[in-house]
Amino acid sequence: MTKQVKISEAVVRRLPVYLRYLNELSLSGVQTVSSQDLGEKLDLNPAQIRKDLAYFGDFGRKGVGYNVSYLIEKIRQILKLDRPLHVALVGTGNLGRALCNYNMYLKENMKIIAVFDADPSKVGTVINNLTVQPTEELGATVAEKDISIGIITVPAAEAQNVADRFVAAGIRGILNFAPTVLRAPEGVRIHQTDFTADLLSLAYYMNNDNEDTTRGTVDDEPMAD
Amino acid sequence: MTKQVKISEAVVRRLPVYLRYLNELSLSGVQTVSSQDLGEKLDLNPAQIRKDLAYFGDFGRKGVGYNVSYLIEKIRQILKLDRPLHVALVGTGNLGRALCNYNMYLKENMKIIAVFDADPSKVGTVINNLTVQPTEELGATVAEKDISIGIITVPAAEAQNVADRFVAAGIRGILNFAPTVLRAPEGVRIHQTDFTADLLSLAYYMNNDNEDTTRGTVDDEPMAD
DNA sequence: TAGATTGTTAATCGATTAACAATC
DNA sequence: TAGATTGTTAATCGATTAACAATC
Repeated sequence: MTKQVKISEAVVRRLPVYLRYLNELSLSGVQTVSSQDLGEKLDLNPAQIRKDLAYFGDFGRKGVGYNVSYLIEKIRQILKLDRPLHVALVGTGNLGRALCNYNMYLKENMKIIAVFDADPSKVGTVINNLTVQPTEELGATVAEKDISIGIITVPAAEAQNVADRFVAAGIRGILNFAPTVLRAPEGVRIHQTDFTADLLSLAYYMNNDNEDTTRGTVDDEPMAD
Repeated sequence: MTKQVKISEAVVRRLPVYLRYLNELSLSGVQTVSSQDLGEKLDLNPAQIRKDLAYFGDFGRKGVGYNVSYLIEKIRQILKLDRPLHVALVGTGNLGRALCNYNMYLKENMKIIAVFDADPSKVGTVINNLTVQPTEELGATVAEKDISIGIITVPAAEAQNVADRFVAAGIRGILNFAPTVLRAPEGVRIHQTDFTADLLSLAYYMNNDNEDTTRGTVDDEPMAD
């Protein structure tokens, strides 16, 4: 029954969304849920949900649905959230501090355990029980504390530099909040959280009487040079 | 030449990424750029870039490439960033304050001009020159100040409630940072910035010796009930 | 048994990429 | 003219959805 199919990024990206809602259901005491229910709540096609889950195993029961706590357990296994995952964060500006104070990860065994900043005036300050370290210590601390994921919340101009440091330190995954495209060698995964792009692209849909904007909407004069 | 083709969300989402890099090029004094150059820098297929841009007009010149400042102008027109866009933000926690202090939007005519919080102890405080207002005033202020985009940075449990208020106030687009799926009627666009999902999905790729995880990786015992 | 819902195949839809004539 | 690069068509690839037999 073990099919060798590559799991697409889109599928993996939906798993945490399922997990989050299942946790809610569990807290409300709901014991069973159908793909229909999930689909309605999460605005997804039920067939897609069944297909996503079926990549990893037969978690449901025909005619019944999915056992909520069993499915939670399985998704946490799939995402490898059933064991501790250490995270480091670089850049203690507003956003960096916001993330340090965010506690969602805790429940999922994911925890920011080291914080860095290049600014000497920030070094030594304390954020949510963590003392800010100088960026120079990044490599040593990552190795020492078995850190596998890095979060980048520095200005765009410094982001690639920090990413390179993370890569050199042997990190396996990077979540980048800086508004710039980062490059890393094979084997290091980069997730881009580009909310400026999310926000600016929203503008496109504003005051759009003709919902389908086409070539006609922009006047194409000959190119100025 | 006006083809009636619907522009996909993926295409629109890439436009701000192009715009950002073009602005960089412009600052460096670069006057012309090819889809090849753009593709290398942004990690995208050159053909895709040419196709994206061609949806909106003939912006390039064969054998030469794209004029940087002309393309900037055109993309800003397409995204409707050539005119002021007023934004309101609800939720002045760490993340909300981080966004208020973020100034990227300014350059693009997009500006947070009103901030709200349900917590009376936050009301009246000042963030980046904006006085925090009680959430009750949201409807009136949105109408009064011609606000078309709303940003939600409240806890998940309150997010839908805030979204409903925004919708009732006549807002056209919402950028949601709360880790929950929001619903809105047709005509109101919701962009989800789910960085907890981005982070948790990153875990999937950690310590993955077999890069393609399949049914085999998770032990499928019979379902417990 | 009758009703419900899964897992999975096949059909559809959409997005990306390759290739190349047009042309600067 | 020769070299470069666009705009666009056709080919490919991948993801979503519909449909349904299996079965609880």
